[in-house]
Amino acid sequence: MDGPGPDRGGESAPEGTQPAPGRPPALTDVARLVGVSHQTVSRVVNNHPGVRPRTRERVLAGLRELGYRPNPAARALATGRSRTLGVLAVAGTLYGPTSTLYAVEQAAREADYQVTVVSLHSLEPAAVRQALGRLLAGGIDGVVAIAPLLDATDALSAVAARLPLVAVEGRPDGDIATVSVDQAHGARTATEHLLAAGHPTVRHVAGPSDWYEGAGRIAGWHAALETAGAVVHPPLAGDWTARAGFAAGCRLAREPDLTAVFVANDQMALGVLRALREGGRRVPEDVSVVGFDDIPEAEYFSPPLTTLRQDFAEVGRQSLRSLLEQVEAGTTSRTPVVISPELVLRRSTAPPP
Amino acid sequence: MDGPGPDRGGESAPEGTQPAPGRPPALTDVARLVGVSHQTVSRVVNNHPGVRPRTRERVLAGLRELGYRPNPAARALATGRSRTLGVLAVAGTLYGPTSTLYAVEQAAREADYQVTVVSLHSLEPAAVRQALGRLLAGGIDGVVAIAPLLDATDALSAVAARLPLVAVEGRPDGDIATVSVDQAHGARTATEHLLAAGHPTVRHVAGPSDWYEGAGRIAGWHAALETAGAVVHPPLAGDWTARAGFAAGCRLAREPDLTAVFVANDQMALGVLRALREGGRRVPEDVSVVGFDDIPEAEYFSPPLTTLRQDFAEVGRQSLRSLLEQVEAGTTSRTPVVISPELVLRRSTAPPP
DNA sequence: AAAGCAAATGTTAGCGCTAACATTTTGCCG
DNA sequence: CGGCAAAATGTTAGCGCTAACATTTGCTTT
Repeated sequence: MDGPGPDRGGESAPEGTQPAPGRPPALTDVARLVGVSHQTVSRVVNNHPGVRPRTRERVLAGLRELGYRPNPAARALATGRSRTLGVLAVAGTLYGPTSTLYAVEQAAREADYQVTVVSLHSLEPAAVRQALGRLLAGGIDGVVAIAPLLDATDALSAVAARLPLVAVEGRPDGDIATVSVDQAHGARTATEHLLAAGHPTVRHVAGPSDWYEGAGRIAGWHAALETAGAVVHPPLAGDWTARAGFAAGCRLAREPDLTAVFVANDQMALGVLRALREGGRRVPEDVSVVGFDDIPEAEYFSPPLTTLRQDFAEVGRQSLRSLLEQVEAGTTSRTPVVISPELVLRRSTAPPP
Repeated sequence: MDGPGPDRGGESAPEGTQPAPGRPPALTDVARLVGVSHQTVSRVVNNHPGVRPRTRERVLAGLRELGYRPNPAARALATGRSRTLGVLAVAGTLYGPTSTLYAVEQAAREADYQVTVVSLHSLEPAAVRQALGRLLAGGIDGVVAIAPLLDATDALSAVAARLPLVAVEGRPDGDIATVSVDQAHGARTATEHLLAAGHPTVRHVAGPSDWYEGAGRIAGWHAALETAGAVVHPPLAGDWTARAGFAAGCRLAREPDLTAVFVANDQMALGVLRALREGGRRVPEDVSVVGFDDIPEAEYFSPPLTTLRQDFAEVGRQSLRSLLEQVEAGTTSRTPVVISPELVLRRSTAPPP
């Protein structure tokens, strides 16, 4: 037989225009119908110049009549480009990675690229490497890695050597292009906001320190305290979940001189809020709390949470811009893009009692 | 010139084994290196039988030496299959759709399929149609549509006529394969739980009624009340957001005889919780609240939320199973798969005061 | 009106792979 | 140890498309 695909209807027609074989129409089918060469049809489909308007019209009619759709595999094979980008995403319901994923997809769509997603259910280096391998095997033009792990950098560099790649929320130094939010700046803003309200010092419920965001927020918080000459208590380690926030909050609730907490993300802040309430500490009268992310629910916590908003849509857009620059121009401009978060004041912060 | 791709290094080598041309190795390169035909190499790569162990070994060595990776575009062109599935997903941070997306991706990965995502930022029928069009143009073997809109059914049917398709959370009747959670059953369970605790009736903060889930939860709640002969107040309309929940909660907080609320999802329940507290109603002492979804944060609401857990991982797995059945076997078993949610008891419900 | 030229269109080859069929080995039997 | 089937391998063609080059057409110029 001649290749695959649905069986074509009985090839009985004598010679002329076949009556629609049982497979999707190809360029040649349109060409035959219109009476031009398949190349001319290709030119029309791809908007190439040098087709007479009259011809173009006839071809367009044929295209429409047959319901022609270009075969992406054939295109990719002929051009060496698939117009498909890969996104490496951390699975789960963390606000940041999810929002970034959709933002990237939207930006890609606008640039007429498809997006194939590989999600990461574990952050083991081996799992990251395997996921990147899948991407590499996928016939992709470039990769957006939403890989907030600090030590994923090596694996990413290896991929970046073979393929355009942008790391979102990766360490901005190194030899790969990155787009990230200025975590330290945000954390400093949060801490300074609390110090300015009169709190003697600020405690920190941290994210995992092997995440770029976690480390950056710790650093910013620490720097702000140092600058102000405030006491630096060791941060409480968390893992971004409300559960961890609750656990940390329970410990904090036992400390009598506690007046202000900077929590590394909003989901943990929810847990902290409940722990403080159950520990008999009112927010914000007794203790002030600041989160990070501005998830849509933060405004409806009890009390509404003061937090730092990150513009993930912008992160997505910038990532794509940077990636397509590499894909299309071949340039390798690895200027790190940094986006600043914005403090959103709500009711969870007040001067100390 | 002969096609595209990165420029091959200077073609100066006399005749023998070329010194790695500047493009990724293809089957023929391995074949030449090993001294067999490209077809034999293909057989080894695809684990076809009928290759002598000795030959297979030599080919495998060549494959490894050259770092061969199959070209998916060429494969797709030759076989008519891309081993890529499309997922239509509602963008945003709703727990259900996001969890389902990742679950589908994981299941697809296990079946050795790639997943390309098209996200929906608007639920206008036109937007849905356009998104499906993109999918159709993407050279995909099948579609998982996480499209909870009731009136998307027509657009889906149109696609299903050309391509294997599974609708997740779509109306289980109709001519397309669906996988869904038994929303009405869950809602009935929630309502009955409250009635059994002694509440005379239960109010409902609903999701959008043009969503399958929204409608199903309204129906189940309604049925339970009718069965029990309880008063049926009109449901309060919401849009799944905490903001809408808060608004509804504010109205409910003004009703003196309110003792129990069934909220159509956890995020809205968060808003209801805050509204009730601000309205001076204690939960669960004065008013009981039940949510739906069991998002990871629900356990850390104040108070921890009684809710219905949906097994999205199972939904993802079943969707993929059903889809691959269509893709691979060609069967079109459109038996709707229904998964039951499970009541998770926490501290937001109690007998009426 | 013939020549010349640019614009429009056609022809050919090849992207890397798989399927089908053709050919060569092998092992094994009488 | 020739011969023969089965196993192993090779050859050919074609998937649908684009790029490069070849040819034709339509138009201007003198």
